[in-house]
Amino acid sequence: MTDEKNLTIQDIAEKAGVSIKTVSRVFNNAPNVRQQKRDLVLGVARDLGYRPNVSARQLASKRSFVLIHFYDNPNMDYLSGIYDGMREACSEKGYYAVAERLSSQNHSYKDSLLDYLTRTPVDGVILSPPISDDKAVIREIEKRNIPCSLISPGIKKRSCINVFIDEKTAGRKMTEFLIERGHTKLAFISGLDTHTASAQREAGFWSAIEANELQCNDMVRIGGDFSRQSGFAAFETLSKSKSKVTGVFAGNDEMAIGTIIAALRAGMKVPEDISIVGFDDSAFARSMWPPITSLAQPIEEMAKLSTQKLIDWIDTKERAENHFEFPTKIMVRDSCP
Amino acid sequence: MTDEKNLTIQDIAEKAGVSIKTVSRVFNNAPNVRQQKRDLVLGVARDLGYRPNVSARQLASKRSFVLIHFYDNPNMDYLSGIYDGMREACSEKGYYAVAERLSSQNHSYKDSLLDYLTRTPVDGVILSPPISDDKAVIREIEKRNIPCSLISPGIKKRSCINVFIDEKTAGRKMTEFLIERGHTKLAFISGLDTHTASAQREAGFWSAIEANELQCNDMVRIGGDFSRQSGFAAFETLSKSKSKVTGVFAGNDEMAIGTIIAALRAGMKVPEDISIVGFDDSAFARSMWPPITSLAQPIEEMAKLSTQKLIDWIDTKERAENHFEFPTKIMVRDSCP
DNA sequence: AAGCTGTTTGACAACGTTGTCATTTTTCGT
DNA sequence: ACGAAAAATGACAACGTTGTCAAACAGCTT
Repeated sequence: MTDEKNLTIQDIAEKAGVSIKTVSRVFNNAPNVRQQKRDLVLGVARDLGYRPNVSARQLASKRSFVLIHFYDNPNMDYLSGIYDGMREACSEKGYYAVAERLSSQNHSYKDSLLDYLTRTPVDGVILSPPISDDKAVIREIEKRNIPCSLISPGIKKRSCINVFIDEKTAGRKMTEFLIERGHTKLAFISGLDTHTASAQREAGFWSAIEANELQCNDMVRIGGDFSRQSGFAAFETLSKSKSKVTGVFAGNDEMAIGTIIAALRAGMKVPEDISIVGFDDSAFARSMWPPITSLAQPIEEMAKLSTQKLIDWIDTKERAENHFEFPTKIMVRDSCP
Repeated sequence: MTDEKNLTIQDIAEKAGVSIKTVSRVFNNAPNVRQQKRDLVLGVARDLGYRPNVSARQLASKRSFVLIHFYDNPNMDYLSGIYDGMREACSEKGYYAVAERLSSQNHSYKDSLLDYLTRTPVDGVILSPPISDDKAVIREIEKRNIPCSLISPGIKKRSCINVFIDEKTAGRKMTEFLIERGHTKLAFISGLDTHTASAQREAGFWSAIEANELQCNDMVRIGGDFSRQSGFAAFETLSKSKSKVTGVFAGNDEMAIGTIIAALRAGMKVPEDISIVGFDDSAFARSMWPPITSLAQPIEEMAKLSTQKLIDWIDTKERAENHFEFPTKIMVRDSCP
């Protein structure tokens, strides 16, 4: 609306009849300002459409107002979900969201992270898997006293903010979804054993089997590694086994895709002959043919809350609650309708 | 290596025995500094590991050092290619790369762009398709005197930097690739007619047919709209036609994917019974089964050059050469090996 | 009412750079 | 070799905030 030339604190101070320092205090939520003045200043600022000058703030306060998300995950869908959530939270509070890729392929990636931190002033860090599991990295960040948020960490850290889903419950929910649809002979394709979340999903699988009093002997457990290839291989294993599996729970979408392709090549119809569900709700899964029923986590909201809590921590210099669990949702599609 | 506490221009100036203003000039590539002093200052700065303070620069110069990429393209692959190229060029010159999505669905997206530009100081703008074709948007950016780079614009603008590939030559190259592999009865699946690039690709197709003295009557031209569905439909049309097409050139990867799925469902083998090539080299195409032969453009390099030229323009305040054409490459995969 | 708190407020100097403009040095034409 | 013009350099004041610290004020207790 009213976008005049650039206003300064000075302008607000004059109009409100207070000192510039008081205005500054109001905008920083600093203590020791009478509520009455606070409201007055806020009112004037709103009327005039004042926006603080970030560079000046940075220069004077030696804060950067930059939060950085370190990732090493080729899944663009997941990343952009995180970025969007981060950005939303940041723009509310006048912070900047930056994303930086660290390739864990590169064995010195820890060094490049530390390099980055010393080179560029950063007020807070967000880590996503698999980096959120790297203790050495987390320790270095702690050492520098930089507030840190972990997204879906394998092990929750007291010293960080943790946002996550309950992987075991999610695995169980997915399994029960298959059972409800009449499948009694199931297969579980696991991910890498080193991946905590995968093990938890599997635990959920078995707990559903037990709770529904199905025969463990009717189940097939196939070891995969999250790759499409391993989903492919899993189907081979499956077709050689004597047990007549009708429902497959793949530990992630890539393996589900591999399994479906293998099934189609073998002349089977999905879902008529065999139903397959995945995990992650990836873009590939959505546009696969047939589209894959998959488990979705509210990654954008998770990133947003994680960022908000991180900013609170930075601004107030104290961390309150730091464990936040989010609900999951099954996206029902044609691969298991 | 030597990461002492934060250095200032002052430190460099003292060590080099010059005034701070001279150091400032060196770092801004300003004229009127003797080469000898320039080298001296640069040397000292390198030895000490000096890095200019961005906030102070912004505050004093009233520049933001921010370049913004406005996009509206759901193709994450393409976007991250642009972002990576942009970032590389930016970090070399101390600029910041920001990406902002404008949904052209939203009919007031032009307003939100302008809102953004007035709200946030921006030194330069990069537009990618389809926004790089929006004349009204470009005009508004010009009006504000903000330097602007267009990636693959339908029509090159004198007032902007343009980076692009030769769509017609690319279309021709792809067609000749099919012809070289012995296909004489071809189909071309076009994109939307409103999309300039698509028409150019088709022109390339026909020019290859002509140059190789093939019968136009043996060719099938099917109208598509870039969607997977329309690739699907294209195959239906194809199987009804009497002409025995063995090579299909889809105007983009999505339509190629649709065509392949339809062919597989009809019991045909790809590439044995029918060969299919796409355009874009998307991640989907790469991981389709079979992987799709597709035309790749060096999008990362294009974005990088586009950004470098934009920065030159901003820094020197004059735009030199402004048309940059890039070569393309056929990524040969199983759908037409 | 004076004295003692603790809270609220403001004056003024940072913060690290660039813009302006005056001054010094170099270059060039004669 | 001289002056005039051009090029190179530097002193100092911005830029819009926040940090520091001292002053003013309010709420107590005596």
